[in-house]
Amino acid sequence: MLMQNLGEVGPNPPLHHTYSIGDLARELELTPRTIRHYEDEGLLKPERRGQARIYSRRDRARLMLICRGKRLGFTLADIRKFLELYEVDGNQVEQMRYCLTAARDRITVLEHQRRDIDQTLDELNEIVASMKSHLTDKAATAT
Amino acid sequence: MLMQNLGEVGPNPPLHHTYSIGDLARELELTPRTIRHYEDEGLLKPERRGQARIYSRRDRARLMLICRGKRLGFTLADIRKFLELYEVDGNQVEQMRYCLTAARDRITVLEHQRRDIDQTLDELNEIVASMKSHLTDKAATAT
DNA sequence: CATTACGTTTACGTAAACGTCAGATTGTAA
DNA sequence: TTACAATCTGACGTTTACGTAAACGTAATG
Repeated sequence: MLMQNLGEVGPNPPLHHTYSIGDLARELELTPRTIRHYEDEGLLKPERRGQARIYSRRDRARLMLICRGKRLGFTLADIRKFLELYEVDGNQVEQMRYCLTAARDRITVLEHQRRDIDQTLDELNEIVASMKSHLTDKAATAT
Repeated sequence: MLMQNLGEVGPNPPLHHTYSIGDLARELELTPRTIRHYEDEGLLKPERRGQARIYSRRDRARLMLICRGKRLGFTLADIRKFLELYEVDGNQVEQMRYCLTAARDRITVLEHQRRDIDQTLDELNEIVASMKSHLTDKAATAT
């Protein structure tokens, strides 16, 4: 329910579309080993046909969330707790209170990261501007 | 020159203020071991009085940049290259061109991170809102 | 002068996140 | 039916970023 907006948006979302581990590896630029590792760590539980893993679109959405978490520098343990926030299905109130706290904690961290990024971007842009002017100076002089 | 705004801003900036490794560890919530490790990796080169490390305000500013890089999920190797961007002193044009490219690459990464964060924040805030309403429902019913 | 607090080097340990094999299996295409 | 590509399960290796312990130096203090 909370995941409804994480699937594909394009036309004709095939109702029972599934993915092999190689499909997802190619699409998300991971190795199959990496995806299996995430499963070892409890971040994914795809179905099986025999031994082979069959990933649903929901699994794929989870995997995309995992990638985002990684890009933001979180550990797999962080991301696992994080993913639980997206799994509030038929939960008890107590667990929801916990999730609420966890979500707010994470928001705090992310907002800090955002400030860090903004500050860094400002500084880098200053450096780039200063370097560009230096370079055009040199070019003008050299010509 | 480019670092001019990274020092302290308060009144009376003591002209030759220095810090011990313990000072910086306390202030930045690192362990001395960690700071020595950054030196091993070539991120810091403090002066010595005998064997003891003496950190200048410039060193402290670098260390704060290192911490920010870590919060943003970069590796120490990344951060080392990154720090070189702040060291454009009497550089050759060729090296500046390289720095320019590096800075732009980093800006791209950071802007991606920013989008990731914004998206995640939106989703988390939705979850929090949804949980809050659920909880107040329950509370109203329970009372 | 012995203690206490801080600093040093050297070196091995460790947790996280995979990489990289080997060897077996399974599904599909010729 | 054979062959090949993709998958599987261990299991050990590797890198990063420190932790931790040993053994020692230095400086202030009661």
